[in-house]
Amino acid sequence: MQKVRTRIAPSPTGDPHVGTAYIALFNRCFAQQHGGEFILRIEDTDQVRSSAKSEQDILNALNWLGLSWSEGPDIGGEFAPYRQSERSALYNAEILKLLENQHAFRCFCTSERLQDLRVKQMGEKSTIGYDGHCLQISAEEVANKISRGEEHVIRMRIPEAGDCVFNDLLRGEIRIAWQQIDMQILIKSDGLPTYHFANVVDDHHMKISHVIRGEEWINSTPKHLLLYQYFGWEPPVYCHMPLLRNTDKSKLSKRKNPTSIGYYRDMGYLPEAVVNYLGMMGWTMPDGREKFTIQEMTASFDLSRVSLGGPVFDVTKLDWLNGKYIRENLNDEQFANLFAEWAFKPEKVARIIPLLKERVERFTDVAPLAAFFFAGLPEIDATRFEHKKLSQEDSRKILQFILWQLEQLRGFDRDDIEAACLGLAETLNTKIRDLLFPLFVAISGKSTSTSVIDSISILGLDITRARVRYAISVLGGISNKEAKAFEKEFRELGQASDKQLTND
RNA sequence: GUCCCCUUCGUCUAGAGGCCUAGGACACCGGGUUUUCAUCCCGGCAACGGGGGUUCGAAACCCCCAGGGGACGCCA
Repeated sequence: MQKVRTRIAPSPTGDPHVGTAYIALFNRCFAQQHGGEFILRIEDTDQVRSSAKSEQDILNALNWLGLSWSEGPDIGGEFAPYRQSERSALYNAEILKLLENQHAFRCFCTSERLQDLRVKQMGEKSTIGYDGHCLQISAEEVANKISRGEEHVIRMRIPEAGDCVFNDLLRGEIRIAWQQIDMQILIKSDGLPTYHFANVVDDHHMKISHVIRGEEWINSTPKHLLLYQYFGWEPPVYCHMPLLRNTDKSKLSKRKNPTSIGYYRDMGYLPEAVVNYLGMMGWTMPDGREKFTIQEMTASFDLSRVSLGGPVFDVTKLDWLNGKYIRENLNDEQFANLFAEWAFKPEKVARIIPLLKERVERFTDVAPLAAFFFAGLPEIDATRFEHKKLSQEDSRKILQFILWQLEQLRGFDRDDIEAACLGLAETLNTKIRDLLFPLFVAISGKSTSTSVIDSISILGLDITRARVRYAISVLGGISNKEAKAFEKEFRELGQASDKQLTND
């Protein structure tokens, strides 16, 4: 039998997501249980959104959780490079085969035309997808357009009739009509491959035997399978895991839950507990044990024990588990070491000291003043936000606007944050002093504290987001109606483009 | 709108036709231990979405419905 090889293929376009860790965990357990390999590949074909920092954060986060891999961009391996941006030559060579066989074609349609088409199809009741417009263009015409340097993409052809039937390891037979499948773009006009193309090409060349991924990919599996068929390659076994959910059952999102692995690290969870908790999402040990290590999970792993209902990521149970780990797994010395390592990172302390020094008269003043740097959520209620000029709604709005503003920052230095706050104060025509007041309370729990801008920079976005959101909820929360109004206003202030706010 | 996936306590889940009066865990409530609190221990509350089949027997198998979720990007 073919050697088992699985992979996690994150896209470095944001914070390291617990969903990534979740899928990585199952891939790793499955591979190791079969004596195979678990590898990491970076899917950075989105030139605009990918960043080196995000890639590094993701690697750090997975390593922190102990989800190590045996091949990857950081350690190399037989099938290097493991970063898609470095594999263009391969994609270029492979797409040529498809073009030659007429399995793919060049498309010169403008995004405006495609947008109109989509709107029209929405209006009718038909399936949304490309209408095959450029399929009509003759070979000479295509050659002409190319010689003229016209911008274009490459799409794959899709059978006009019939069904794609495939087997999912957990769900059994899945049948999707080809008419439902769009003529997927394989190569973008910037010459880089889309996910669908790069993913299939790499999985084949990296000899991936089992693709264990989120349920969100079920509908695009036919495209992937068709590519394997076009190339004459043997496809992998597919297995679609349930999606982690918010409390309201929607797909786990940053808006409704802390999704960044960094958040859990900064909040003082133990990596073993977080991984254990993820292992309990949709899976159970055969003997029903709830506390188990990743090694124990691997040893008893059985993919068929995955249950398919989307598990709600409920921090309450994680809290209980983490407490159990702290009590049962750490002796006093280990606790002391881990705590010190977590709390007193030299670079963090070095930044906090100057802020404290100018405000204390005795060392006994330090702890009360600095406590919020080491705490989770502050103990606050609505009365804490009472202000002569700001109503509760004003405060909610300011906090939400600041949060949106912070989430768009590329850097997180005090100057970046200060600029963002000053800019917002100006566009809102509010004094910076008033604007910052609710932020002081949200972050430090008090209206007087060390510089809130420096503090935010030190605490980081994950913790800041959690506290600002908590403050908003303490202030009564934002209703759907209010949220819409806020978004509209924020956009009109020219603070965000259309997509930025809704993106996760 | 079109298609796909899913459905057991509030939450994570056990359950592979009789062991199910549906089990465990978190949360919650009550009690005990503890100088308080927490921990720890004991107890309690609480679920098979609905309707049809199949079967001697259905939480489990089939069908329909409903509900939830996902996908429909030159994002992944």
